[in-house]
Amino acid sequence: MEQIKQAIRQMISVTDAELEYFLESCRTELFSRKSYLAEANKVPDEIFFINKGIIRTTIDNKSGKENTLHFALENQFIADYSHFILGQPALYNLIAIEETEAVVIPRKSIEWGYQNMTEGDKLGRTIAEFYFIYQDNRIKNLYARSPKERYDEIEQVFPNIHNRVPQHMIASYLGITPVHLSRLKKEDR
Amino acid sequence: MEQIKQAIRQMISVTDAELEYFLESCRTELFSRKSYLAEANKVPDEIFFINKGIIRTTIDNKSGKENTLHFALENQFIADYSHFILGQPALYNLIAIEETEAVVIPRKSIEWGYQNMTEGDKLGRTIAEFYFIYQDNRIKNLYARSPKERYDEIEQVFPNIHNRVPQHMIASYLGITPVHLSRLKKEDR
DNA sequence: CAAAAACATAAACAAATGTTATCGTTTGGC
DNA sequence: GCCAAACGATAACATTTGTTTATGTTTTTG
Repeated sequence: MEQIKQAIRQMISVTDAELEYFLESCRTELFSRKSYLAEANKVPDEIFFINKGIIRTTIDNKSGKENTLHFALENQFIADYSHFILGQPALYNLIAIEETEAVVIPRKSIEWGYQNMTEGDKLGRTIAEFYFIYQDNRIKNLYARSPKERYDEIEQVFPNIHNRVPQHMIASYLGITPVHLSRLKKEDR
Repeated sequence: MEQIKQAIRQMISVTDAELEYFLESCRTELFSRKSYLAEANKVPDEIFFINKGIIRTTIDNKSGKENTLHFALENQFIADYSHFILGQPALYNLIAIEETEAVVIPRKSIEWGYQNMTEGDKLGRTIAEFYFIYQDNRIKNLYARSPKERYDEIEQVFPNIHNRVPQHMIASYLGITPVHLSRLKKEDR
């Protein structure tokens, strides 16, 4: 639990006692490759913090295919956070790409934190702001950058992604087909 | 200032005194059509709350053209919030489409609220969460829906938008050219 | 009210991107 | 270590979307 403690301490001031109590109801879990941390159509009641490994967030489009919307790496929080907040069935699947070790934070811990930790709401605000900025940047890139440009910049957002994730998942994240990404790479040569 | 008071009270518990003090350093301002509430390349130090009117958020892409990333209607907060948080020069312009009356909230009011209002951080968290959900939905639509589908659903996000905003701005928001939107509409007939 | 600007549509053509199918290679699980 | 599945490249073709230009209409603004 050292990694998550450090991550929280980077965002807020928190006593050892608060942190201990907060993490008491959390558990560390190991997920094998291709296993699901969370599934669409189920109300998400947990947030995950990745100690080691890599996760992708997917949505099934109506033609039955799977779009990769997001990757989550070490030391990041991940969930279908929208539907966690709304308390509604999720739209997204969370799937382990590599074998992944994650801290599983149940909803009741989060709520306890908001109500009892001195800077609990500030922690929630900081995390929401962080992902707001991430998404904002994302949307900006989808509008103002070409797929090739997004491809060339992806390492800045997800370091070393090319060695950890199959290319067709990256293509999906970029919003293009694997065939098209292959073609764009070819043009570089 | 009644509208913004009501909006805040919907999100948190707040005393009259807190609210009065918070709004004391805010002002109401009138912006004429096409005028700028905020500009790219300047550090944003204000958040706006729209009493009446409609605003668009734009980014200038490198070929000099202007993309519309977002619309903001009555009773919504709007800013280049990412760069407001980061304290960095904005990427976005905020431009009035109609004549717009807005409450201008300076950074120091926000900071005062976080430090002195009982539920200040909760307010910040709630707003950040709200826009996180909005953006998440946005990203999902960009991936999983065609431009035509996004067009057909836009009224759900921005009620009555067709009567208030020129079609080419809607096309820009959808991520397509005005010519193409015109073509998609034609296919319906 | 009148001139100018902004706007929506249309057509023709160009460029970007998707689809399907094939093939050889790599990889992961047993 | 072997075998099936996953993967990436490629080609041919289809579809979507962008670009340019023109035109008629509507809207804004002085």
